[in-house]
Amino acid sequence: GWAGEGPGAGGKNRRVCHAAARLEMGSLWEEFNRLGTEMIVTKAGRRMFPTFQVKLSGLDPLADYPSAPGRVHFHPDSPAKGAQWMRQIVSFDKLKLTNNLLDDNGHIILNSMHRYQPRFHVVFVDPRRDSERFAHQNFKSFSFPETQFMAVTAYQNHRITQLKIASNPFAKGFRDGDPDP
Amino acid sequence: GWAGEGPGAGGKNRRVCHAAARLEMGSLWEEFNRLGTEMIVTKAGRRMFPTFQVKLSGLDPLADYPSAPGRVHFHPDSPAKGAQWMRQIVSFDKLKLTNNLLDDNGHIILNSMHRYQPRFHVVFVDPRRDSERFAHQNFKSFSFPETQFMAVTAYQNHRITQLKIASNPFAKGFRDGDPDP
DNA sequence: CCCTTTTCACCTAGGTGGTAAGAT
DNA sequence: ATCTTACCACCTAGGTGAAAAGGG
Repeated sequence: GWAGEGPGAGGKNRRVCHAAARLEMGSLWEEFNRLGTEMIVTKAGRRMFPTFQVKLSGLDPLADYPSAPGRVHFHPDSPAKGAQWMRQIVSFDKLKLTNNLLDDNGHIILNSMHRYQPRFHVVFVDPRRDSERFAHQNFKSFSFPETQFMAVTAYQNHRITQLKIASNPFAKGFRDGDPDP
Repeated sequence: GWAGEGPGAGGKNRRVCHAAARLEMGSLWEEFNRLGTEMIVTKAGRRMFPTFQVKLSGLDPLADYPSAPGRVHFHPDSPAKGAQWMRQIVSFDKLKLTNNLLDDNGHIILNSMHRYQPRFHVVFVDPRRDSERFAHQNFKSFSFPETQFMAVTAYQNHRITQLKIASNPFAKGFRDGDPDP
C-alpha cells in the first residue's frame, strides 16, 4: 500500500496480529538503497525496479484478506484466503508509477523529485455486521526502509542508472561487456 | 464453462433468470464454423482462436457472480459484482486447451480428435445458509452452436489453417500477399 | 499409417534507458 | 537552468503454423 497513516492504539484482531512479511530480493534493494534508489515516473506509468514483493506468514489460512485499505494500490489477487496469500510470494511486479494526476489506469500517482516509502498492509476481511467499527484492529502494516526511493522523470545519479542496467533484464540492451551470472 | 450437464427443472433465481449473453465476434466464429472449426491442443496448452468472449446483460448489478460451477474453467475475474461483469466484454482470451491429462496449470483438458461445445455459465453467489439446496436455481447456462470445434494436435483442414493465418495476428508471419483491413 | 511432439523463424506485445526536443 | 516528454533501438516474454522427428 502507499498512502494514509497508521492506526491508532488498540489490540489487533488475532487474524492479523501474528502476520509477518519478509521482503524479497532484500540484498538488491539494499544495493540500490546504498546509492539512493530512484524510480522513474512517466505519464503512461512505469514499473518499479526492483519489484516490491514479500513473503507472508502467520495468516489464518481460511480467512479472507484483501491487500490494502483506503487510497492505495490493491494487489490484483485480492480478495483471497490467507492460505493463498502465504502459498507463494506476493509480487507487485505489475504495479506502475505515474506523475499524471489525471491517471485513470489505477497507477500510483507520485510527485517527481519527492521521496517515498512503500508500505504494505495485510487486511483481514471482517465478516461482522458493523465491521467498520473494528477497522483499526483488522489490519497490520509493514514498512521496509531499504525500499525508500526518489521519484524522478530522469535518473539523477549515474550509478543508479548503471545498477538498473546491470540488474534489470529489460535493460540488457544497454549492457556493455561481460554478462552477469 | 466446459463440462457438466444442465440443471433439472424448477424456477430460476431472479438474480439469473433475466441474464443474457451475446457472443462476440459472431461472424468470425461462423466463418470458421462453416469450414468446421478446429482448435490445436498441446501438452503445454494452446489458446483458442477465435477467443470465446461474451457480452453480459440482465444481471443484478449489486449481486456477486463467479463464472462457473463444478469442474470447469473459472474466469480469472471471479467472483465479481454483476455491474462489473456487465461493464465490459467477458473474455476468455487467456484460456488454454491441453491434451495433457496430468496438467496442473488449470488448462482445459480435451481429447484430440473429439468434438466439443463450449458452454458459458452465469452463477449467482447465494448468500443464504444452505445455498447448496438452491444450486440448481442459481445459475444459467449459454451455448453457442457456432463455437463448436474439433480438438486436434495438427490441423486436418487446410482451409481452417488458412483462415487462422488470415485472422489471427500472431500468425501474421505466415501471410503471403495483401494485408487484411 | 496416422497421430503427436519438438523445434524453429516470425510475429505481437510491451518493458528498458538514451537522446533530443519541449516546457517552465 | 532544470525538469519533462516523445521517440527510438534493443531487449524480454510469449503466441503462431511449418516442418521434421517421434511413437504406437
